[in-house]
Amino acid sequence: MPELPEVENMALGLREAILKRPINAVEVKQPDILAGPKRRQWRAFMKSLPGGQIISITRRAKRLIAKIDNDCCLLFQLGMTGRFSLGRFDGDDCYPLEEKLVKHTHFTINFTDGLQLRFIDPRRFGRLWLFSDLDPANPDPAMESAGMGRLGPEPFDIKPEKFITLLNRQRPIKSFLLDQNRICGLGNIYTDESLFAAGIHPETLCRTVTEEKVRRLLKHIKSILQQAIRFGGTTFSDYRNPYGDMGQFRNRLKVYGREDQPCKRCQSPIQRIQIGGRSSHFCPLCQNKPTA
DNA sequence: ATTTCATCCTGGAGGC
DNA sequence: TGCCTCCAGGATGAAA
Repeated sequence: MPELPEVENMALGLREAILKRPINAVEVKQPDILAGPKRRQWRAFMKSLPGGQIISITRRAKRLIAKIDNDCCLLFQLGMTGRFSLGRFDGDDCYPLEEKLVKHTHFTINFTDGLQLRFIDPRRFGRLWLFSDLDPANPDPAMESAGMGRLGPEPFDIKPEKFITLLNRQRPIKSFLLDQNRICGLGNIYTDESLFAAGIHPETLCRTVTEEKVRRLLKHIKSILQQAIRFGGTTFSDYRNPYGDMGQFRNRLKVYGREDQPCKRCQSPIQRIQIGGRSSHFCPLCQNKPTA
């Protein structure tokens, strides 16, 4: 469920808390989350870590990248339920973690002053990659295996003309928007919300959407993501920021998770259907069913 | 080349 | 209360 706005908020929170703080050690509690390079590279990495520090934290798509001053990067792929929690390994937790989450803490970074960053992921769809960051012109193959090269553009970087070109395909627009290799960052919540805002039925085939509506859709995608970032993201069940706070965008959702409830614009009941194996929430009146 | 689909995983919900 | 089944969805890799 972490989509672009949630990951952006995680990055924000982590930047405030852990940048430039000397690292004591990292602990891997659940090795299955480690992806990418071989075990011995991980071992070497962990050996080189004490005394190092994180020098930048950035977001790409729904992934978070922590750059460390030993020329390595950690790439967190959060999957469904991956998140971070700040605390202290010396007891006296500042942001106490629910007891049931303790066993889902798979990776921690302990800082010399006692602060601890925990990576938590009950459903374990999340992955942690390691790659070296020596030469930008010659990227680490581990980045490729993490699928970074295939990712589509960031929504905020897309120009309307580009978006029109991208949409020239025979495929339901819902599936297109979820496809991270076409446009990245959107998940089930924000695709449904964007399509509602633009008045487009999720089953509409991309290339049948009028140019005017494509432009409108792009504007709504950007503004909804922006608003969701401002409100701290959406918490449905699992998402929390690193301090344990819920996102506040949930009560501004118009369609996602509102099956059978009245449309906020026209009062007709919101419907839910499956498209490409994913549920899609929409208003049957505000989002006209495509003719075909 | 492009798109669809099963798969991974756990907790929570609903049925009986 | 307990047991069972089903469902949620991000990303992947195989199949169509």
